[in-house]
Amino acid sequence: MSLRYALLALLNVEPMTGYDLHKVFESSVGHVWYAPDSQIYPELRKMEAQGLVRGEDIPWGKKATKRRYHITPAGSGEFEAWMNSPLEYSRVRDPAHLRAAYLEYAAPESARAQLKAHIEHHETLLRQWNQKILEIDTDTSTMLTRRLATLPADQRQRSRAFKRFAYEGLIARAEAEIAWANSGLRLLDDLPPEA
Amino acid sequence: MSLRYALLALLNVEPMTGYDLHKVFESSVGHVWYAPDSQIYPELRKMEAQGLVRGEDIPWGKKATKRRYHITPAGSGEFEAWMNSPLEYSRVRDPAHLRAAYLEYAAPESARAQLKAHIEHHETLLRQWNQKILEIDTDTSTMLTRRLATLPADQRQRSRAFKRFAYEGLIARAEAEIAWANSGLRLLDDLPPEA
DNA sequence: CACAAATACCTATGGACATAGTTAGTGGGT
DNA sequence: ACCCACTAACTATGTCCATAGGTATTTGTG
Repeated sequence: MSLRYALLALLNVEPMTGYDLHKVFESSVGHVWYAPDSQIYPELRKMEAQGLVRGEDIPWGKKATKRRYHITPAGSGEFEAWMNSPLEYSRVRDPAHLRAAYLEYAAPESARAQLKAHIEHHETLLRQWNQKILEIDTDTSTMLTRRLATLPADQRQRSRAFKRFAYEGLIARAEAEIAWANSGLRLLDDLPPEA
Repeated sequence: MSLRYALLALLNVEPMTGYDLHKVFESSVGHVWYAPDSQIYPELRKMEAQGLVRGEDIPWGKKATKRRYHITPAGSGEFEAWMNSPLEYSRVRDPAHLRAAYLEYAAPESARAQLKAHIEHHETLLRQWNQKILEIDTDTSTMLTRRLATLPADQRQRSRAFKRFAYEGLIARAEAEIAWANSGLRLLDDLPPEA
């Protein structure tokens, strides 16, 4: 259900085509919410049918057109309503911790490799997110810069602070995952070898 | 895809009916992987068709029977193969951090309420998980006790250590979430009020 | 000008999951 | 004798999402 709101959040900044949105999903928003284009295009049409966005065909080259969507007042309303509604927490479904609980069934070298992969995975995320924080601080993030341009000066700090806040949370989580996996590696070292 | 392996992990300990499994999912495994019974029953039949488990009808009362599934060698093999295969990481999809990134659109009191709800949610989880750790340490977890009974003494420590490890990871994560939400509350306090 | 890469959009299939039911027998209490 | 909670199992619908394609146009590069 969040895809719709992620799209509305982006269209709040400026009108975009499905293709534009899909690209943004691969870079900025994609860090909190991924969506493939095969999901974006139909969702946009559904949202248009419900009056949350309106699309217009704009010329592209000589023969072609592309469809650019902009948010409607109903769409803004829907988005703000969602932003002010309590978050629904879905039940835990966590492959990594499921596996950890049964790590005794894995060969020790395999367990070690998996924990190392866990660390590497989260270190990659960490690098991406730290990069994002840097972009926020130095004003080199395209989407955020555009967003800030639409705001009065006194609200820019606010906007920037929340973006930073979101990424800081992701970073803290990734660091916790890395620390946990490291403690797992230590556990493997300390555990007596299997009989 | 993990549902299948969670089921195999449980059936590795002892044969169970779909109903039993669904109950376990609501207590112990449910903390890492939730599944409704409407998903469990069909999955068991699919697994039986593929030879991973075998079900037998056992009498229950006078007229009724129930179907108890036990794991087959093929099932054990499948489970171990999965345990030794690298974990697949799915792309981030995180409603809480998506919302945090756009918290400027929420009314300040609403934002505050949401952060408090975030803290409460994770504190509830934290309590459950700490309880689980206690059960592991004091041998009062039914599933684990049964599991340990099937193992030679020298492997019990190992089994127990990994269970603990899994829950410690969940706890660390929940604590990180709480710390993050608290920093968000502080941010709201420090931010100048909206114009 | 040819050609590759990028832009733009679309479809189809299948799995996973949420949600909301239904049916029926069992076992214990009153 | 009756009620009710529990046990046991199943079904049906719909959404979300992954995966893997497809088509056509445009734009930049050599």
